[in-house]
Amino acid sequence: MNQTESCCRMSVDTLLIESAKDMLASKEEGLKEKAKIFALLGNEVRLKMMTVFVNVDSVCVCDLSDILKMNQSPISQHLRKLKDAGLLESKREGMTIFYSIPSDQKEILLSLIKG
Amino acid sequence: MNQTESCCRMSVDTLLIESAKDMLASKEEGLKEKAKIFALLGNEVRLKMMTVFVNVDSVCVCDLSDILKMNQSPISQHLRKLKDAGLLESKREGMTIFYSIPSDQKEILLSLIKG
DNA sequence: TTACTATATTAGTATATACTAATATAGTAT
DNA sequence: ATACTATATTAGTATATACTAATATAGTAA
Repeated sequence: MNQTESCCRMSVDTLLIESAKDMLASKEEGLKEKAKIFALLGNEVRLKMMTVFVNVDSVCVCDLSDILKMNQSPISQHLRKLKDAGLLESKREGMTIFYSIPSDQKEILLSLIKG
Repeated sequence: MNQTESCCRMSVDTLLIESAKDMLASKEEGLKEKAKIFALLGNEVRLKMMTVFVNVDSVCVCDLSDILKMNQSPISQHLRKLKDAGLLESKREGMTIFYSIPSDQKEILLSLIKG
């Protein structure tokens, strides 16, 4: 069966269905982007990371590793994903690399994480 | 290597690290719960579903199937997950089963999805 | 009863995810 | 140069996820 199947209610709610389709279509891009962010925050380790960044501003990799009680490798891998998505940025100071939330993302993340 | 590894900054920021650990520990339960919700909304199909429910109140399975242009089986499977998490509830009317957002979840979901 | 409809569930599979372990990179210090 | 430190990346693996296809359930209607 494919998506052309429809129940008896089809004829009744055609308008509702069409408007829902239109709404989703108009939000397609935004929803894709949001889903990506949600998926990133849907991992407990990453959510903890971002919770730390929301509260502490700038943290280096090894401190995160300590705070989260995890090896450095998975920490770096998670940071990479968050950075690739634009939810984090990094700044080198000598050998140490500090991650933080870019200013343009702070409001969004605060509302998602604090709220 | 295990989590006892630490960088040269350890001694400098012990307080910051400890307070971050404490904060995470105090939020442990809430973060776990939030991560679950984010993970659910992190799937594009489910995010679309919840976006529909936020806007349309009550929708049946086959209408959703139509709106999302997907077979009924994966739709039911996603609905099951959302219902298991308490993000949706269902009500039977004859053969048709309507899903909707429980009133105690509306505010949270609206803030996550609309915002 | 039988046939039909809407939804749910299950089994199987393909892909994605998150880790471990090992190695690479790049800065610092001698 | 060599040795060391902080971080990044890669390969491999185990588990989770999201689908398809098939079947089960439960209400409706004849």
